[in-house]
Amino acid sequence: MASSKSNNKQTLSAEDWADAALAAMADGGLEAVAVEPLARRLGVTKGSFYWHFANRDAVVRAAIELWAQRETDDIIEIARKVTAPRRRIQTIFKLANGSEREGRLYLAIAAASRDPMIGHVIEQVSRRRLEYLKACYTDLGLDDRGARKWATFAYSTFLGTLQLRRDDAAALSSDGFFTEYVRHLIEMLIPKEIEDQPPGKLGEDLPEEQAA
Amino acid sequence: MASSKSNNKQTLSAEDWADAALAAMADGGLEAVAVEPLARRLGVTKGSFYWHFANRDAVVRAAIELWAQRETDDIIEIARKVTAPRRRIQTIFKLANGSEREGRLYLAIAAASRDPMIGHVIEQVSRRRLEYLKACYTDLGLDDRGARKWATFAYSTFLGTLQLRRDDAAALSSDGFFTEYVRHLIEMLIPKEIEDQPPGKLGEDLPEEQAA
DNA sequence: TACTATCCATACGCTTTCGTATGGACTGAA
DNA sequence: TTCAGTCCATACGAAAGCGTATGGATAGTA
Repeated sequence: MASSKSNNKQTLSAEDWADAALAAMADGGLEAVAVEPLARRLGVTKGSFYWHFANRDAVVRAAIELWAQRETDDIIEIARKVTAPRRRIQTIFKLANGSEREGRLYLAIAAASRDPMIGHVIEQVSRRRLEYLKACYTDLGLDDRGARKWATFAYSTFLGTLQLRRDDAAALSSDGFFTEYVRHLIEMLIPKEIEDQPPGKLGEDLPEEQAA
Repeated sequence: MASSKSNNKQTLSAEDWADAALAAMADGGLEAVAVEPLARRLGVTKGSFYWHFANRDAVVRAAIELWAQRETDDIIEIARKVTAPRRRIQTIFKLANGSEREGRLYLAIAAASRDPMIGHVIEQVSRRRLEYLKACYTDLGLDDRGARKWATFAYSTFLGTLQLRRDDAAALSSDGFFTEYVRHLIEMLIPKEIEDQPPGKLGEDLPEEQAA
C-alpha cells in the first residue's frame, strides 16, 4: 500500500479519492465509483470531491492510472531481481496468483474497457506484461516467435485462473488442489527442451498459498 | 440463433425482451440493461415491458437463464457427437474460441457476478463446463485428480484467451499468430503420455480461424 | 488583527431510471 | 355488436446521481 488509509490528517488529497475509487471498483465495479457514495465512505461531502476533481471521469482516470503505475512497479520490480530466467518466471507466477484484491481489481477495470480511456490503459498494461513475459522466455533460449507463443499462453492461463477463481471459487480452493494446480502450471508453462538450463526438479519449494 | 429478430409479428414476447437484454449486455454490460433504452431499441415503450415483466431484475434473470441454457445446448451438444476423446477435446477448443459475441457475453455476465443471482448462474455454468471437460480427460485415461487438474488448466487457458482477446486484441490477431497459438494450445492442453491412444500427429487439420 | 488560500458543507437544478396508474387500440369469442 | 382479454402508450411520482453556486471554517501570513 502506497498511501495510508484512515490517516489523521484533517484534509484529503486527490490520491485519497483515487484510492477510495479503486477500493470501490474492487468490490463494486466501475459503476460503484459514484461521487456521493465515495464521499460518504470518506466521511465528507461532494464539496470536497469537486474541489479536487473536475468531474467523475477525472477521478476514474486518476484511479486507473494510479493502479497501472502501481501494478507495474510491484510485480515486475520484484521479479527483476531474480536473475535466473527459469526461476524468474516461476516467481512471476507465484506473485501473480497471490493477491486476491489485485485480481478482483483487474477484472473490475478490464470489465469497464468499453470506456476508451480505460480500454487504453488495460491494453497498455497487457502489452507491458506480455512483453516482459516474452523477454523472460527469450532469456530461456526461445526464438522470437516461440517466446511470444509461450508468453501468450502463460498470460492467458494466468488471466483465466483469475477469472475462474472469481466465477467458481470452489473449483480451485478445495483441499490443497490450488497448490497442486499452481505446481502443474509452472511445470506446463515453461518449455522443457531448452538446452541452456538443466531440467532439474524445479518448483518444489512452492509456498502453501490458497485461494482466500 | 434460437429466435428471429425484427420479425413481422406485431406483438413482442418475453423472450424478445430477454434477447434484447442479452444484446445490450453483450455490448454495454449489465448496466446497459435499462428498461427505457431497451424499449427504444425494440420500438415500443415501457408499457410493453411492464406487461411482460414485474421489474428490471426479472428480465435480467430471464436473460441470463436463457443464455445459460443456450450455451449448454450449443457447445456440449455439438461436442458430444465426437466419440474419440482426444478429438473431442480439440473440437471443444475450436468451438470455444469461435464466436466473438459469445465471448463478450460471457465476460459481461461474469463481470456482474456480484449480483448473487448472476453469480449463481455463472458458477453453475463454470461447474458444468469443468465437469464435462474433466470427463473428457477421464476418457483419455487420466485418473480423477489428473483429469481435474488438466480440465482446470485447459478451462483457465480458454477463459484467459477470451479475456486477452478483449483486453489486447492485437496480441492475438496479428499475421496468423492466432492460428499458430490455438494449435499450440491444443498440443499443450492435452497430455501426451497416455497409453490408450497412439501419440500420432494430431491437430494438423485445424480450420483457419482468426479473431474477428 | 485583517487578509488570503485551502478545503469542505449545503442547497439547488438537471437528467436518468425505476415503477405505477390509467387509458386506448386491437383481436377473438359470444 | 358487445365484451373481455391482450398488448402497449402516456403521464406521473420518487429516487439517485451529476455538476454548480455559494458560503463557512480553518490555517498561515502580513
